[in-house]
Amino acid sequence: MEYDFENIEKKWQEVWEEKKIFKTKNNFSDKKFFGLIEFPYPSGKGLHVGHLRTYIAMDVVCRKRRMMGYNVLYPIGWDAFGLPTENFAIKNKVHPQKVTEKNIKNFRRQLKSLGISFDWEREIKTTDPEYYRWTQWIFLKLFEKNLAYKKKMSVNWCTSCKCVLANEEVIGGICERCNHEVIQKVKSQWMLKITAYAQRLIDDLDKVNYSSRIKNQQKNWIGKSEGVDIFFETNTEDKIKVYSTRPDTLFGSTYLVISPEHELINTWTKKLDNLVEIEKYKQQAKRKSDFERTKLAKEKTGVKLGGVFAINPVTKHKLPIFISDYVLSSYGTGAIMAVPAHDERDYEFAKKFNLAIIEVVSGGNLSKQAYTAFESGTLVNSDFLNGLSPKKAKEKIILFLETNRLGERKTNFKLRDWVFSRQRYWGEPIPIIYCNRCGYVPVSETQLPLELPQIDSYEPTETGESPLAKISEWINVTCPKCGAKAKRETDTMPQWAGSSWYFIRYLDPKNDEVLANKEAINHWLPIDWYNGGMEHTTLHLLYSRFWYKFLYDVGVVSTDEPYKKRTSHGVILGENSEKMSKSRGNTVSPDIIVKKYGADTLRLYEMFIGDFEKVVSWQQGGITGCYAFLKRYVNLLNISNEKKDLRKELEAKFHQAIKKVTEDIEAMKFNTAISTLMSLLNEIYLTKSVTREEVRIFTLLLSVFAPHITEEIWEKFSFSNKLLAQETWPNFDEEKCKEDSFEIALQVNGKVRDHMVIVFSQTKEEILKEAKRSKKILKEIKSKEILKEIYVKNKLINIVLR
RNA sequence: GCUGGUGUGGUGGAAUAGGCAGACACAAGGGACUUAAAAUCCCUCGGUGAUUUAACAUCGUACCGGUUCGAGUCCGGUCACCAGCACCA
Repeated sequence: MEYDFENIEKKWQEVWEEKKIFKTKNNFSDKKFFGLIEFPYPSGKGLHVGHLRTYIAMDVVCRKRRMMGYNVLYPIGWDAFGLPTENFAIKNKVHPQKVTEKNIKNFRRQLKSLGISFDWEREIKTTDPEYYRWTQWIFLKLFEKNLAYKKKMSVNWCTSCKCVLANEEVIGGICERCNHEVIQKVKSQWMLKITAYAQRLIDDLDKVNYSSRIKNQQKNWIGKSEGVDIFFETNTEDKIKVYSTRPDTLFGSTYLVISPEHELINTWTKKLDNLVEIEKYKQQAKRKSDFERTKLAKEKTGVKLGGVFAINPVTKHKLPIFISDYVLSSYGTGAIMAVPAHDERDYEFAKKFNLAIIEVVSGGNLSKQAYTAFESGTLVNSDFLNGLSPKKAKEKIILFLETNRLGERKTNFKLRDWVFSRQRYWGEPIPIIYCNRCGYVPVSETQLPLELPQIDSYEPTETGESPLAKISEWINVTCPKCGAKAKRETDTMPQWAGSSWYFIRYLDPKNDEVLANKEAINHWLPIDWYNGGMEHTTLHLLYSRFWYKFLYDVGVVSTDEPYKKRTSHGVILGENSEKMSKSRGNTVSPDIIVKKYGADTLRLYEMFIGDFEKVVSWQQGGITGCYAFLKRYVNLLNISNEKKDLRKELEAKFHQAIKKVTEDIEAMKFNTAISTLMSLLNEIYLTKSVTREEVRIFTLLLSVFAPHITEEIWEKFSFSNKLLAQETWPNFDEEKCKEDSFEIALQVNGKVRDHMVIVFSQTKEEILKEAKRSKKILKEIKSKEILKEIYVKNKLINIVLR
């Protein structure tokens, strides 16, 4: 038989579709498996081979689970709101809706050409009003529980997108999406109080099976730290509250620093004798973008506040107060006690401004650098703390501060609340109405979905207002509460909104009464296995865990973590080992590979290319090996004999292969699962023939990787009238994995000198006796004294000589 | 700087739990078949040095040291690279 992949693949894709073979059963009693991949953003560029890794891997897992008797849910949808589509639409003067439809069509075609076993009847898209109705509904619930609030604040503003960004979307002062500079701008924004969930988002990581890489990144991002707020008296009636994780060094605090935005500066305008200088510094700090602050402004700057000072609560020394932009207004209290001897930044600042450096933890060399160790050193110059370790001193001073009402324990997080509004057209409208009398009033649930108005011009505005602000007939409404004239919120939600709960909609995508039927929710959630990219660890993964926990709190879902298990695939780089992107010109389209070698070869290669969790470079040459393997598999037709059973000489090999493939797929070691199948095929070819049972088992194992050609062979051999997805995954017998005889290594002093074939039943004594007859071993031991004889079962013996 | 991870042939990568390093492929070289090419099949393929009626010795998993009968794997140190965070007090 020729390997006519083009017709074979077309034929079976049609059969699967017609027989609805991958449709998830609406049956809540079977054992279930919910496999999830991150639903794609349908860009105009189409999919490249790097995108496919996750879909194929989860497809392999899901196909196997189906054969193991699970009712499998493997859904797909489109995360379709977003800036690239909107920008493309503006540039080409088409409606984003049309662009989206076109892109989805292309994505759908590409995914279907690969034979991924999605249940296409549950397809969803976030831009569908019947979908975003529920995104808006969740927002209203958040608003109702005071977890959505509007706040005038300094936000990240992308100069190119003309839009606000969340902290998570700013990478090193640069817009994550367009790589343009991000500046700070004061705007009134909708915020979600994700910080209220910070502790739970850390704690509950213990309940889930994520790789340590993911857990660590999430923990780092949330950034919990435990310390104490300390009150410093001043020569005014105001106290300064500082936050410190090292109160043990309080005796070494020689000055205070507050952030340029600190409100005490406004309170003190009359007392400050160098206000002009201070104001000038404040203006400078304000103009600096995040980019400048992080990349250029490592040199410490600041201004001493003239006319005011603080008192160190334990030494009673007068401490000067500075403003400096190395203290952030958004973290802690926006003020610090500087301990130059034991903090690098304070040290640098103190050196520059010639401030006192007092050692309070011995062990360092202060003429060179600050001594920041917490695990070692001893307290000195610290009165009642002298002689203690920093750890013990910390406990003691906190107790002292608390008893004397000079401070209180405090936990802080680096995580900030989620900036939730965007000044763009192509997103979910925020269902809030502003009334001069009643304030922010929610749109009634019965009015949802609040649809995006159809307009012709949706360019972002220079003023930073949403394009929706221009449509007076849309924004001018009456207040739902009092009936007075009122205005709609014109900002839209960020792209992360729709993807924060999408997996719940898959359970019941057509329901028009609730976001999903409760029975379905209870049956299918949590998700059994979610695979996606590392780049979403601090964005999508954190946001969706937050929303899920919220939905748990309001009784929509019955568990408090959405993903039982989360894994990440390594990125596939282009052949030049750079990230695949159109601008670099190194993308590889699946369409070309499918046309030349077929989907099965592409699928196989994607899984064979390397360690699933590691970054790999695409290598066009590597495909031919997988293609050749499939052709050799097809060729089994030509060497098959009519004998039925597994042949004795291959029995152990087959059982070992079943075991290995079964276990490797669960561990995501797809590459070694495939190499096992390659080896097994090589073994079969050595015998120059194959039995029906051997073809049957081999086909079942291979079918999850290469579903089309295996279906064809299955039919050619007429093993059954069922399709492979309806068949049973083969079992292995641990006993039958063992071979009757095998080779072990003979070592002398740990070096391999010879090999020997033994029979399974032989004892250590028998083996040793025989080993010592080996010429090469005899040569080594000669007349030397044997100290020890080690036998590692079925592996080796080692004779240790003096 | 901090946190996490990685380092194995010309290349991608294997190597349960400390037990024969280099599975499985790619590339390369040689051969068979062919008018030729493609396809297919067979052989070689870490370095060095022997041997060629014999298939042996020796080194080798970033580097230095340690534990062990035995280390790619464990421990200590060094270097390099990747990812995330980055003035978070």
